[in-house]
Amino acid sequence: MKSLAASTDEERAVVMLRALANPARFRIVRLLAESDASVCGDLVGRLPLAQSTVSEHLRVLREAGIVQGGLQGPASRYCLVPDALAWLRTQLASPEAATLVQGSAREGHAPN
Amino acid sequence: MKSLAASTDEERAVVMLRALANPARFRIVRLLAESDASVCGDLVGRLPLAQSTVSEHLRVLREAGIVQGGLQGPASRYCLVPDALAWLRTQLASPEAATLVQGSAREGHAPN
DNA sequence: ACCCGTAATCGTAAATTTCCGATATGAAGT
DNA sequence: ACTTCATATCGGAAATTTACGATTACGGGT
Repeated sequence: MKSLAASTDEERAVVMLRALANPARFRIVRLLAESDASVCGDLVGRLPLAQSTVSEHLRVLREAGIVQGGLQGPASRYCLVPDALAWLRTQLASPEAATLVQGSAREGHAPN
Repeated sequence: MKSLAASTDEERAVVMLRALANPARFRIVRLLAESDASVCGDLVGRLPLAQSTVSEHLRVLREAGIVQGGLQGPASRYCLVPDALAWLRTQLASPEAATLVQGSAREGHAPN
């Protein structure tokens, strides 16, 4: 993969798409969308994956700016970053449309 | 990766997301969105990639149902599948919203 | 029938992803 | 301080992806 990146928006969109382009992670996002927030353990219970794997997926989603949360008390809570998916949807629209909404649904990006 | 697939929609969404989750392919999609249709050679000219690589990317996009076209005359034309990205956007919305529009923006899927 | 330009496919090396078990870290309770 | 429970990180094996050059196949002209 060369430079190839035309804009930072495009780069960010690809990062988010990569994060979503995995059955387990896509499923996690949906589970988080259903319930405002979830404890990691709940997710492990709902997925046919090891705890370490789920934790890793959550890390990827967090680094992509799709999910936020982490250790809070003895457990850890995760939830969707409010407008992350909305922003990605605009990027998926025709480029002109995406440009029109440019800067509207932004929200700081990944806190890392 | 286990079974993990909850629905065929989810599966299809992940396939499309994987196709888009690559800088070169994302760029190709945008190039195709700008101009109704493009000859493969034009795309090769606009990307820092070998012809065989671009062709392969087009194959992936076609198999994902995002792009349609192929050999037509001596060259080959490609264009976006009309409502493919629109459908994916609905899948990216909150699950309830996606369910509401279920079956509206469908269009046959990949012609291979 | 033969070439020529274009695109698709093949083989393959390098990089990345995915998953797990094992281990480390965090926060609370005893 | 120590134990416990839940989560994160590490190390590594297997699978997948990405990219390329080389080759093959397609369509139109000559």
